[in-house]
Amino acid sequence: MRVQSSCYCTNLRRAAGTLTDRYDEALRPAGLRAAQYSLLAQLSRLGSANITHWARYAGLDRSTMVRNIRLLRDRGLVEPDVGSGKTFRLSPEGQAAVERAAPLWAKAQEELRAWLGQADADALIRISRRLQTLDTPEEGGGGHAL
Amino acid sequence: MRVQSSCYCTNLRRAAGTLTDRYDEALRPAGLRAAQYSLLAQLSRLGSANITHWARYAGLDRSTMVRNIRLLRDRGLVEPDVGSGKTFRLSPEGQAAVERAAPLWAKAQEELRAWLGQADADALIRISRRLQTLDTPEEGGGGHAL
DNA sequence: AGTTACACAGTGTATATACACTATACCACG
DNA sequence: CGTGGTATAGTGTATATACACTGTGTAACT
Repeated sequence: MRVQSSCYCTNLRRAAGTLTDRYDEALRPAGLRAAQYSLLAQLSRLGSANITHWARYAGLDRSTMVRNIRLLRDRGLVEPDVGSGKTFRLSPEGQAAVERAAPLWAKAQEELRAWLGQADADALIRISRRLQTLDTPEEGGGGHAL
Repeated sequence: MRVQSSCYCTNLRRAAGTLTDRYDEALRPAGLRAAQYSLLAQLSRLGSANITHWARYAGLDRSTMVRNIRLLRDRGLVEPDVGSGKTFRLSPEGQAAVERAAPLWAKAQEELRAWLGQADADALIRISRRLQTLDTPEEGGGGHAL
């Protein structure tokens, strides 16, 4: 029997793990994990980006992004831009994977919204976004954080 | 500039990462990460537990728990029970670490509650707990999940 | 030309996590 | 006694994440 923790951090970590598993499962037919789809969708929006910018965009450490990109490159989903060896874009395969995954993602989103209810779904987004500003006091968090 | 994702999963994952970093920092003087403190506090409540029960209690995969326990054992924070080689308990060092960490954790909790406000803090716990039931339809989630 | 500063890429090492699989051990039933 | 089933522990392999550090290249200033 799972314990009911009163810790904000533990509860959020567990919830994130559970939701990640759910999205991983939803995206499995497209051959992508939730984190990978998120990265590819970001690159699709960016068009092309170097590691530093992409990492900032994703809210990840640069070293994490280096390794994430390596996996995506090894699978042929992203490729270096021809002109600059330092920026990346979606490969045709990556583009195809994003297109396969997009409706699966949308379905997972809708099912989760239905399960949570609109109010909790909205609160989830709102509070998650607030929490993301905890470590970036300069952008939108109000400066002094705690 | 960090993008504003509309994905429930991505937002929750980022929020969990940010909050984990915050708690890791708060607990650093005690020499524990957030995940480790969570596990030790659980074991403290359980008194003694085998891997399977502890993993269920923590909402983690058993294999994850095997590796988490190895780290805690290597640091001398938990030890096998004398009678049964299969159950673990806090070592005196583990007990001391939990006692060092507890007030740091409480301070982080209070600071976060103050920063979020009581309403959002309550919503965070409530919604996180609901989400944790997504993958365990038999306990409290309502059976059919989505 | 030299050096200093900065931006960017990359590596070493560690933690945290899961799925698929293997190993062990005990127990019950024929 | 053997065999098969359940419970438990553990390993192999992979992903995702961060911090601390190293490498590289360019531009700017003296």
